[in-house]
Amino acid sequence: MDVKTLCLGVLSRGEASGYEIKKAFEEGPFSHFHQASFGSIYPALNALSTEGLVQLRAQAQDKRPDKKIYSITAKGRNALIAALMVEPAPDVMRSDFLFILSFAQYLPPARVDRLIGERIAWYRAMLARMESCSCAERPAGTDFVRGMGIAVYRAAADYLEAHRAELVAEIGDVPLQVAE
Amino acid sequence: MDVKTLCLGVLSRGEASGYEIKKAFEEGPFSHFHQASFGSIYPALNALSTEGLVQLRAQAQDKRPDKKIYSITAKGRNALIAALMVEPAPDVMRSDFLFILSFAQYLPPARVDRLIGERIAWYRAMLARMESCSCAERPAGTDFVRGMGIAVYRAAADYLEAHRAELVAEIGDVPLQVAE
DNA sequence: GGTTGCATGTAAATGGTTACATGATTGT
DNA sequence: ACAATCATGTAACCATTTACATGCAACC
Repeated sequence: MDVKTLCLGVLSRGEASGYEIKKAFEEGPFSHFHQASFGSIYPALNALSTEGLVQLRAQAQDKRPDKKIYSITAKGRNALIAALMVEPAPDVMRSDFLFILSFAQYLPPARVDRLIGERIAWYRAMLARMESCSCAERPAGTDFVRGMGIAVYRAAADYLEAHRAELVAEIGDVPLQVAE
Repeated sequence: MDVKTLCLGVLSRGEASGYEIKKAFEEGPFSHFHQASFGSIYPALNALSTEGLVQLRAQAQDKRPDKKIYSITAKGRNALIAALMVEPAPDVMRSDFLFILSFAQYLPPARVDRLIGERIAWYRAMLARMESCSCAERPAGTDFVRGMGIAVYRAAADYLEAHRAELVAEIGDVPLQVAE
């Protein structure tokens, strides 16, 4: 699933600029399972425009570059649906946090405790944001995916809270720590 | 966290060949949060060897390439701990599955139902594997991370099971489906 | 006075995957 | 007979990130 398809997905919900698409991946409903940077979004939008999958309308602005507002075309909608019909590639998860914790025995207990604490705070903040946004007009799929994100993040945060002290105590028993 | 560090992590648990390291990322205790291919592992092991972070011992084999068994050195252990002390990069999650489901409204209900069903089966299979492997001699960190994986996968599978029918019914009501 | 937000875009560097090359053995 | 497992390695290819370039406005 390349950035072009991701952009089409965002635009299928309404017109947007490149900048706004970036935000959809940072804070929006896609943020917890896909991401894209400016360096990939802008070229993707150009390509989509060339292929006729999106239309663009420039909006003049004071003392700023023109805002380029993109909207999906009928051809673009077909391309999106075609991409959605392809078998999804396996999910990819990359977590340095979990890798580091796998070796908690070699680390100062204070560091392990801090890392877990920060992660709990992060999950709780995400949960608050995801739960608050309760706009009525959400399509079934979006709602389903949001619910899944909430369920998973809650499970993660709860687990960390429930087992944090236990882990820190266990490695606290072991000598030979590196100073932090 | 580059492949070199990942290899050091695996080797800190005991000597292994490149082939065995690959398996650790496919089926082992790291499989749910990191992955690496041969094309990155073999060059990484060569580099680690050059830097003196691992040692290698060739084991002759009948009618097969020599098995190169790598083991971590004292210098390698220090390098691993140093890498573990660096602030972890943010977790990355990439899920075409969730992206596709976000647009369930545009898809045939049969496809949505099948995708969810397959995913549930996958989670349940992973859970069975992770729960069965109850070797006693596991360091605290490994156990903690394994427990977290189980908690999260279980939450995901449970959520999918609980909301599958609801989603399929909701999009089933809507007309204008593409034939599968 | 420094950071953040708005707004677009390019180029180099990165780091990795995919595919290829080789080949015996074991299981279906 | 065919696929999978074991076993190592290289090179081309790829997509994306990072850093840079530009610049004003608002906030702290």
